[in-house]
Amino acid sequence: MSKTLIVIAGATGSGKTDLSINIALHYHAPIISTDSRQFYRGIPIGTAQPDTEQLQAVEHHFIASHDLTQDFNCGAYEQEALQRIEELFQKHDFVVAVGGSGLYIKALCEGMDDLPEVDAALREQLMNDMKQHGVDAMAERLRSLDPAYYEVVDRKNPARVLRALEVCIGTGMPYSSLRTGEKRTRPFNIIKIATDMDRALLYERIDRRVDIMIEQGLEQEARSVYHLRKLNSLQTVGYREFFDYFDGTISREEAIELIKRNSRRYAKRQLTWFRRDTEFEWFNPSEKEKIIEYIDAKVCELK
RNA sequence: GGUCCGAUGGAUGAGUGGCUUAGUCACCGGUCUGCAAAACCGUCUACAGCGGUUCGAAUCCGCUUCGGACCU
Repeated sequence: MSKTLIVIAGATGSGKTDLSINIALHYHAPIISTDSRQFYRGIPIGTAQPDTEQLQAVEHHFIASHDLTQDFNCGAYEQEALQRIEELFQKHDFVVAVGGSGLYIKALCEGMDDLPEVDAALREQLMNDMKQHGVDAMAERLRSLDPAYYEVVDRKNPARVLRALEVCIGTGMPYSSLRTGEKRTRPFNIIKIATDMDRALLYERIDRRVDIMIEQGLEQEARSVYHLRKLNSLQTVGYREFFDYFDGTISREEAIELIKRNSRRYAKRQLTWFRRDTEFEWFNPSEKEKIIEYIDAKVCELK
């Protein structure tokens, strides 16, 4: 029998976790997280990691598996996750992948181009340059190194310009010449499910969930990692806002309001991302039976 | 009953006759191959209502409605 990866995506707070447990139990599948924050240790509340009961109900992978100080990215994730999935498929016919990080899901399902690691010092240097000279100047620099990419990049976006520059300089080749954008084929079938619900309801759920996180002790959790605030892993909704509060920049109430707002914004961006991927089939998270029917039908079709 | 002040887009808030889509925030839409819960982009043309003045009014005048303050 062929192996199947059931991908469950959706906006934050849209019911992915509960659904994934149900689906995993139904298919006797382990779960692998595709969430770019849940695999860090020490921040279970703010990242809404599955709770103890859920973790006991189903075998989970990539939950609290990495240290906050670890430099992790979608490329490394692709390698590690792929390997783990292969191992899991030796004992299981199904694996459920849940999470809301679009790029990580893409990396897992379609793969990333093989680009060499960029020297950390170079990256830092470029970031300093960016700070000093601004995006426009850096974009100009990119124009001379990779005119083709210059034409298509979002030149206002420091992150994009920087990445292209670091690859150009790091490899001595134009970034665009190294990007193939090829979709890898995986040795297993992939079925993509996305959860959605009425927008107003989703926002209500998000707001409520933030309140619950506060009750569970998000503030204390944020306090415990405050000294690590510069880490990329903590450039995360729920922590940055509290860090600002600890700094005295904003009030506690403001911090909480901002966490809600930023979570809503994040949810919207996630929806935008998943909408673009037409392989997703959308469901209300409560439609468990319908989802299983869909998966079963899809499995037959793919066999 | 009288006097005065105010009424601008979802919120806030400029703008006192003739390119102001002011700005900000929210909402909404979007971008996306290595920091992605990140980073970035776009849209949202309103001036309480009616009438008048004027070549032209959010901006001036009158009335109406609503809100606030004060007076008797």
